[in-house]
Amino acid sequence: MSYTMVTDESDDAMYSSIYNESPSAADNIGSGCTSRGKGSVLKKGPWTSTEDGILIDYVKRHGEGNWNTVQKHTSLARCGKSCRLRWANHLRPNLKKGAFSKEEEQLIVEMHARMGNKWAQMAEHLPGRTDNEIKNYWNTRIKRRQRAGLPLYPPGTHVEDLHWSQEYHPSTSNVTGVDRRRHQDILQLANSKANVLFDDLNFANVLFEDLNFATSLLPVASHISDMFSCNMLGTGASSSSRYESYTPPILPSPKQLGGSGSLFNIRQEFQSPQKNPRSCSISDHPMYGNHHQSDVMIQDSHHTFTDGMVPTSKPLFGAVKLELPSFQYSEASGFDQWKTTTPSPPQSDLLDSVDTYIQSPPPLEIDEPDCFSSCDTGLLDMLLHEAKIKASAKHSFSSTACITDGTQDVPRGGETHNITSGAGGNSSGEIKVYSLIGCKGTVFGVLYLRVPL
DNA sequence: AAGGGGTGCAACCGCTGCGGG
DNA sequence: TCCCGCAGCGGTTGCACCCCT
Repeated sequence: MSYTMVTDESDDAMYSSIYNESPSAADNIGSGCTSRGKGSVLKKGPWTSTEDGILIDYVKRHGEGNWNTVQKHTSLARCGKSCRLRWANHLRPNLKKGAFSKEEEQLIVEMHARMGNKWAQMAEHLPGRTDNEIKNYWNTRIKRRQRAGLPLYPPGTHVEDLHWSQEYHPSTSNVTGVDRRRHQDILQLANSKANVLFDDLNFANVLFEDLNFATSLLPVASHISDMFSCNMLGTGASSSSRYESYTPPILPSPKQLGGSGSLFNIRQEFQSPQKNPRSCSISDHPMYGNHHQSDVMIQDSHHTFTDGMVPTSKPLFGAVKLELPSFQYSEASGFDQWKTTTPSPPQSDLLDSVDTYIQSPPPLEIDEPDCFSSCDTGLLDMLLHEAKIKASAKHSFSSTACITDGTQDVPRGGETHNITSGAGGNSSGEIKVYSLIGCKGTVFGVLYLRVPL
């Protein structure tokens, strides 16, 4: 579907009328464009062809840049921001319009697997395309694939390194630039740890050792927890807008996993109709199991949830909006390097492989209205589910599952406790306790991992 | 045929980084 | 060093059009 938002010439009169007389015109002043040129209010909304012509003429005479002077030198009642956006997205020459080609789509998928939401950087690699276009395309893709219960990345997507974005995007609140830089440093540190982490097939043990490490470096731990709770098996979304927020999958590369393992294979297994994904445990999976038959317990801080969609409790470490981790090169140069060193996908066509992969069974019905929404179809859900089942059966902390109302004073932050199982009396072990921190940096549970002695 | 929800594009908003004064 | 303005970026929203019931 393609249509233009440019109104015809007759609209100009209408708009000028509106903006000069309508009481609601004042509401149309963007807070992001607060300046008022020539004593008139700045216009918002769709551009008219007349305005386009004025802007094009201005750029021809003055060149790009100095967008805030446009309204001074022309009759255009638009703020500089709006002018820049209009020019960059619609008016500048050599813009490619129309649907993305298959090659472009493939490139976007692969770039996103490595860059994350770096739309501007992606646009540099797609001549004629704008960051806005790419962003819209990706959001649409996310929505479509989440609806279909598909992984965001096809199996052939190159995921060669466990990089996630160095960019640490704080929320709009109280994280300073200094904090951000520190978080980036921490991220890099944790990143290196994570690489080590996945090199070891003693997955659970190493994972949680590193989680322990990372927890001490909060909020980095939230990245790792997110990675574990949201990404491993699901699309990892928390909805804050019309589109589900996207969480790039974090997994060791096939190479790091020692072969053919991939996110998608794992996901497929867990979603096989023969096995309820919500009732399997880590140890059920050949990759995660066998090495350590660790029981998992979840302490569910249910008070941190409201309607089951998004944890809304007060974030533990300040209002920190976490950049979603991804297998990303942190810099464009990294992508360049990847692009030059990475062979073409071996499969016939990456996008074809996407389609052929669209065979996952439909999402199972979830009969647990509490705690988690269906959008958080990650491992954490499974763990919680399992823990609840066990908890209802044993009602004891000494059992392998423990659910509380979250008001207890529970250990967190990777503390280790030696606990002897009391129920059966046959399974003593070391209990490792980890905070589970959600996509928004909210602590929503405590995970207990019993490592047999 | 109608209308309500879904979809996709365009534009806005808020924030950050950077450079100049 | 601090402040301010500008450019740019990514997230979010508005809205016209599409499609299904």
